[in-house]
Amino acid sequence: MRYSRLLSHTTRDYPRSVRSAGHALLQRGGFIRPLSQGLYSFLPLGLRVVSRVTELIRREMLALEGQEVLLPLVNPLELWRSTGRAEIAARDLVGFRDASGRDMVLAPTHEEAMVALVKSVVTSYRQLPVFLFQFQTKYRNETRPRGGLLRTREFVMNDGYSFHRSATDLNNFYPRVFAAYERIFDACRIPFVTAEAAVGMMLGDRSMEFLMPSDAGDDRVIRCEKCGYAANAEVAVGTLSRPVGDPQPLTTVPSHGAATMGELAAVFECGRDALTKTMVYSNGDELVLAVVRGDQEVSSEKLERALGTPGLHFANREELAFYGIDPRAVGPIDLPLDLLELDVTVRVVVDDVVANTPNLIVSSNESGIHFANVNFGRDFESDLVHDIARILPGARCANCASELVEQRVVELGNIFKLGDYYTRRLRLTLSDAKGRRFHPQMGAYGIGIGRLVAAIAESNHDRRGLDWPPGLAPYPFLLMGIGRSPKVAGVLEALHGELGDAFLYDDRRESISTKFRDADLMGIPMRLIVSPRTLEQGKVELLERGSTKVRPVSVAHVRTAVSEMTGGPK
RNA sequence: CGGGAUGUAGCCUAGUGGCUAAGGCGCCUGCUUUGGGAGCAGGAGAUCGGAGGUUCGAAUCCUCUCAUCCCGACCA
Repeated sequence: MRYSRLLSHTTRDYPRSVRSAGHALLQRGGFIRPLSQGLYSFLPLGLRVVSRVTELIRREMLALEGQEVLLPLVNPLELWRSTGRAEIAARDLVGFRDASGRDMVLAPTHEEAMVALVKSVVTSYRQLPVFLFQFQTKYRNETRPRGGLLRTREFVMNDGYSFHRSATDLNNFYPRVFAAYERIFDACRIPFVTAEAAVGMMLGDRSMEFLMPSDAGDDRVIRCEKCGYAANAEVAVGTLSRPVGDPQPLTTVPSHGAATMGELAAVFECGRDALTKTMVYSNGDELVLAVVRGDQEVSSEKLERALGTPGLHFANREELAFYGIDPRAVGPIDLPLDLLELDVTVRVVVDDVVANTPNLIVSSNESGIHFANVNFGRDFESDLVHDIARILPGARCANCASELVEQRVVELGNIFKLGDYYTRRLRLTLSDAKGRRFHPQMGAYGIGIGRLVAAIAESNHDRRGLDWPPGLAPYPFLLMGIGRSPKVAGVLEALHGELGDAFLYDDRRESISTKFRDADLMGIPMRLIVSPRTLEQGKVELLERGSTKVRPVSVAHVRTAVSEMTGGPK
């Protein structure tokens, strides 16, 4: 490829709006361009990297005996209704009405469509297990895309789905995907940790995440550096130190207009850990009052798991107004009668830290009045006591009591054991060897390709530019010449003609320095330099990125040298 | 969805009420030049995000609006 013909050009200045180094280099190097918020175009260089990453992943998927398929981006909304995810994933779903008046959605993920496919093809348990994968666009209605390719609205995902005769079979397959993912991220030279994950809208039983530590990330992981425990901050567990003491008599105290934890701590001259907060959640037909200690936050993930009701969200202003709840004055003691009379289920869930801490301060349901010396069991009760709070950084590991640390991370991949959630709801039913009907056990596995490219860039660059891991650079070689002698030009043209696609041929009349700089920026790992100086001895030079040591190679042997380094001409 | 910031040529920036909107990079033409972002000469490119207003006069002040980025909430 001639550089002069390549749709790309490098820029010296950083784009104004870009923060992270990897993103800036992808843009400066001519790999990607923004189209709109959360939407990026890949230029030829960027697409070549995407192709190489895709090929790397495809090899691993095929090694797991995966079969590649391609499902539609557009799904009937009805399909999503039948698994209950039309509501649960409502915020991610964008749709339209098609020409025949049916409601369609852009798929944010493909479990439903994949089960529908399998249902129409797999008719015997003897066809199981089956592992299908694709590289397909997802669209998620992200409220805040960020960090360039790190979090976009539209992105290509490598998503895999496996179907099994039994949970045992799924349990045997799952670690093999885990190992394949480890190999993929290792090949991308990305430092990563694995952690227990939140399931979010995926539902199902269990999942693991592959996470790259990075300040650019918008997930948080809690880790124990001693025993290796790691979990998404939404689901992490640990132990908090709690005050002890004998229960004191319940009293009411005026709060002088204070309502936030900070204001209350000031008024009552206490720490936030002596307070409680009550958060109101809703899923449309049920209200949940979640009570946690004042210095903690409710984990909606833990709350949903504890109650077994996915799709909970913070009650919004309209809902609060409808139920007559003042979010600045709400608590689990003596719920207002008119709330109890409404035709809605109200459940109170108390975090186990609150349940086991004596003499807390709790808001009443009346503005301006708080209760002091509140003790769970004596002064109020709840429908459920459970761990529903996000863990605090100072907490200790439940396994080894070491201090837990929190780290910002980028989620690169996620693997789920989905059980029969989808196969049951979509009625994928087979008969087993004994004639018993069963719903196959399902696993789902996903890697965001664009995000992976962003993560590679983030983890593999230096002062001068991108430094792609072996095999992932858009071109393995940059061919360049020094001077404009016809002899040099002749050799350049011959090499380019012969080894075409392995080379990006910098045919510009720029100074050699400029060509070096651009090669560094784009991250081309090897330069092949044709100069009058060495051409006299019938040689050209190989120069590795980041090195100053040139390696002379005779022109006749260039083809061999290139083949050695690329595993054959590409 | 809450909070903050920024919009001036393809990119980075200067200009904060007064002459024809300035510079660097990039781009085009010509000459020269090629071992880590060369030089000279010439040139093109901007309804100053948009609309409305204040003013003798607006890139600059006011109102509205659109867009992008950042923090948070939410979430793959």
